[in-house]
Amino acid sequence: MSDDRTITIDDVAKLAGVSRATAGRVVGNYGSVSEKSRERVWDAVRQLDYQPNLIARGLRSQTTKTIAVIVGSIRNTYSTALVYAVEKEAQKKGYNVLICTTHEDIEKELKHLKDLNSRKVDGVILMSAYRADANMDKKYKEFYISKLPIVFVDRSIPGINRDVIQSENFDASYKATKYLMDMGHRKIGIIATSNFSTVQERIKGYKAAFANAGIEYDESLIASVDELSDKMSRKVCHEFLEEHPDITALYILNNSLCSGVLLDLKERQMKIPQDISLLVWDDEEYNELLDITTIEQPITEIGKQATRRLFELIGEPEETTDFECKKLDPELIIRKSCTLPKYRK
Amino acid sequence: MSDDRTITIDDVAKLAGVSRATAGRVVGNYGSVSEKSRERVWDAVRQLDYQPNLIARGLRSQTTKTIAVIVGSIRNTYSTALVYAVEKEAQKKGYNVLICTTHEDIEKELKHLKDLNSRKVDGVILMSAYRADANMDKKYKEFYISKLPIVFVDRSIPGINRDVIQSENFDASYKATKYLMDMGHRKIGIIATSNFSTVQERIKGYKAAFANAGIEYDESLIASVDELSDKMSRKVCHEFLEEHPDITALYILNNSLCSGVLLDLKERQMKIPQDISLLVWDDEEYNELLDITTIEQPITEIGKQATRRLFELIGEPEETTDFECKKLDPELIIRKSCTLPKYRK
DNA sequence: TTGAAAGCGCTAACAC
DNA sequence: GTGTTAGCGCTTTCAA
Repeated sequence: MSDDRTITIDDVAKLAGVSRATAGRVVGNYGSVSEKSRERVWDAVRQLDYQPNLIARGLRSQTTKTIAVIVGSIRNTYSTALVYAVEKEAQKKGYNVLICTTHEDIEKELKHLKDLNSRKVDGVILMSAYRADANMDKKYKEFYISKLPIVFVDRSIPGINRDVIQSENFDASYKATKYLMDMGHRKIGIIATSNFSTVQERIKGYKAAFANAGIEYDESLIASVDELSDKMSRKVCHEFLEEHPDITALYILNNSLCSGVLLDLKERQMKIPQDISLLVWDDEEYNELLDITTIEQPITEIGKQATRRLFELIGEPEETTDFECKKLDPELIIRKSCTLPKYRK
Repeated sequence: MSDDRTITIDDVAKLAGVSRATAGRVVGNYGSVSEKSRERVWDAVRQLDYQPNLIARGLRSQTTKTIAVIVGSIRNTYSTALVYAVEKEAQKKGYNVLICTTHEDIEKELKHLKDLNSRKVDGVILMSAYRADANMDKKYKEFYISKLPIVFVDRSIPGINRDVIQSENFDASYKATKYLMDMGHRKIGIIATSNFSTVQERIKGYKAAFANAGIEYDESLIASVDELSDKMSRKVCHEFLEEHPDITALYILNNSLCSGVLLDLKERQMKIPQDISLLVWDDEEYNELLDITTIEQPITEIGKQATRRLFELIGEPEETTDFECKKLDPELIIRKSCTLPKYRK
């Protein structure tokens, strides 16, 4: 149509016969303008099909109306449910959401954090890739406590005093283990992921259940899968069961390990629950179909509360000294994958 | 530490004892500077922990080193695999990826496109929510052919002459249908999603297979699920099978419909493939476990090629008049969910 | 309620 | 190789 130059607020102002400032006030919806000016400006906007340049606005106003959510992977129903909840909540406030993935690599996480800071996002929801056994570089640590508002979700970092919203992992794990023990299971094999804070808490709950029942547990009954792929979890499961054929129940600490485990069980022609009981963290679309007993985390609620908290932080000009650590209760959904151990029957 | 003011390139320049321009050249890695200056600037950067302001850089350079990928949902293995492939490719070029979801709502798609334009992303990978039966507002249409580089993926919009990378849906659907027909199936029920271009092509392939065999097909054997949820696909499947108890094979055009269908089949205690055959588009983690025969699309390759093409478009200053429409071949993965129809045995 | 002017932090153009 | 200057498009004083 007209010429190719990008249309700016000045063009709008000129056409509307007002100053740039007034046009800006109308489009940006701030300050006060007369009804008449407002109309004329909107008319001009429509006529020119003016699109405000958010980059320029961001530079000037020092706020981008964007938050970020950092998760390990986008190919995981749990993370994905979190992202979904965050987006939903953010949309209500008119914020955009930037999704970042770490592939559970803490270096990538820090890179993202740095980049997001440079991009001037207003805040971050962080499901950290930090592992309990990692040594946290001092410089990194400083980063987590910078001025950028952050709400931790699911996983926390010891020594970093910032808001955390997560599941009550210890209790839920205690109850789940007790549920299996009450059925008579003693050889309960754990298949875990890397050493995230959540995993630690769940293992503590497991151990506490044993301790409380006055039964010794076998430290070798804990297997770890470092790479979250079907192939890897299948392999780990395979070796684990080879080494410990006396295991009567499998307690899987992460849904993304489940299909690999099931594939190995299928190969061995082991039936669930006749040959082995199965209990899994996080509900999956297929868990209902396969009748798998599950610990379901309130991830939608976690995402919602985390986002709300983040907006509180963004709202406050000064950094607040006090922080919350909220724990929400998961729910044990009993289906049909757990029964008495074989030898008991 | 020092005072709270944000650190800019001017601070770095001052500390390094060079001009702002030189400092900028070092940090932004452009132009030429002496080794000596370079060192001094980097020293200053480290000392001050300077983080460049990407907003300012974007405003000035008119490029954000960011592309966006728009998909229907983030809770779908197919979309998610696409996003993954795009991210991987973008990372190589040092680009960031903004993930946007439309929930298959064309209005949301346009809103995103507008916003991304305002945000000055450098380009967009678009899995459009456009449905064949929608009437495309002229103004919308103009948007798709704007200056913003876009590469369509998976789904195309008729009349929009831009690059498209997608599966060869017609052929693959033809082959899959023929595979079932060769087994003796005549009552093949389709469970489809909304009327996306891909769905249309797949149905055409299905019809062609019938036509080619000189067999009439029954138009009522096509069911549509408008809302992609387990609950909904389960319900549609239920009513569909009630109405057509003579169906011997189910041909599901989208993986996210599958678990709902399986749930209904389970409720009816119908065994696969003894009671009914099943063939599904898109591979899922659980398809291998459940031995479901699948049409696997080369989504990773699609994402890769689309991203590369997008970078080509971004590279070229003028809008190219010619566009590509590339079609990649899906693969039929034969497992055990299809067999002879019951009456044949 | 409005307009003029300043300036957010950076890079590009141009001179030296 | 380096510095000076202008200005990306907007919002925000400040004064009228």
